[in-house]
Amino acid sequence: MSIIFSRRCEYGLQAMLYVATKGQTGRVMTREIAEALRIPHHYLAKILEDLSQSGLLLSSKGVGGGFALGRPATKISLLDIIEVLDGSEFMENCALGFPGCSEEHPCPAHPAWKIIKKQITDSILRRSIAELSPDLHHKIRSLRKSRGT
Amino acid sequence: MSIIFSRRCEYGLQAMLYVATKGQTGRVMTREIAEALRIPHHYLAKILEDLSQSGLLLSSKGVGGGFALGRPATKISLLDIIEVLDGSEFMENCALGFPGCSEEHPCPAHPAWKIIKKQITDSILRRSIAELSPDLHHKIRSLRKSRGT
DNA sequence: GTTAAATTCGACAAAAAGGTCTACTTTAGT
DNA sequence: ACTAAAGTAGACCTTTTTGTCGAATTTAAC
Repeated sequence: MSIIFSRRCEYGLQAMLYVATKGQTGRVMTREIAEALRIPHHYLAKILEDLSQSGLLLSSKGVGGGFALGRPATKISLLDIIEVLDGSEFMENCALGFPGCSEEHPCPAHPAWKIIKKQITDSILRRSIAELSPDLHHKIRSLRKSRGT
Repeated sequence: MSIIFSRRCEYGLQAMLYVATKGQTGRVMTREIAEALRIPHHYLAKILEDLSQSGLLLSSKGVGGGFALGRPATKISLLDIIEVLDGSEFMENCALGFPGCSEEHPCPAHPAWKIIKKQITDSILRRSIAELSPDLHHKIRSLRKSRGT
């Protein structure tokens, strides 16, 4: 099971970080991303399509085509990606799953969760892929070693 | 979609908090919990069964039966419940979904997520249902008002 | 001991999420 | 123009999760 984000969204975050490692204008093919990150190729293709439609990626078809960042990596936060793929659920949903959890009708965990949510946002989600992508290289190498090419 | 915990686990957490509002020895029927919390009756029954088998709840069949806490409410944390219903996934899984994320092969969000995870554990998950259940009354009332009985 | 009320148990159905496949379109290069 | 390589698009399949149903079992109370 995935925590916090859907698998789709996790794949999208990983892929965007991967594209960011290629610099501002570098084009990357779906196949390369899928192989490097061990994500099902065709499934990833759809996720990239959504990211492309939202403007976070630019796509080009045909020979030599692929995906590039839609704007500077410093201007793309994880939250931007999450909003495209998972909407606002992380921000809105109750940690304990109570329906209609809000300031007026809080669940027992509401005050604490509100603080945590802000901390997650500040310490992870608001960070840009420019800032985070350099740390991806280690991970990519370890994935490559873990099985086959 | 649910965040952090599976729906099953969310229902289990809610139900345990509800039982705790009845005091140490109070018996509660599945039906009552299901109606108060708007959880599908039969689905909840299975969750309670699992909690019962784990010892967090005591069950008694027949007329006047129902569920009661398996030990003092002060000795049951949310984490105890989560372990029964979701296992150790919250503690082990990577926030960005990278496989094999660890201290040796960290993902870009690993250090920050490690801190957050500790904060979530300390500020929410280690708290007992004794501590949290009093705040459930508001929520129960608001649920009752929101639709029908 | 019969009955009614409760949990237990297993099979099944429905919905959501994840993933695959194939054909289409666009495009660079020749 | 032709070809090969890329993304685009939609139908479809599989798995997991959630939810339903009904019968079996236990038990308190009369």
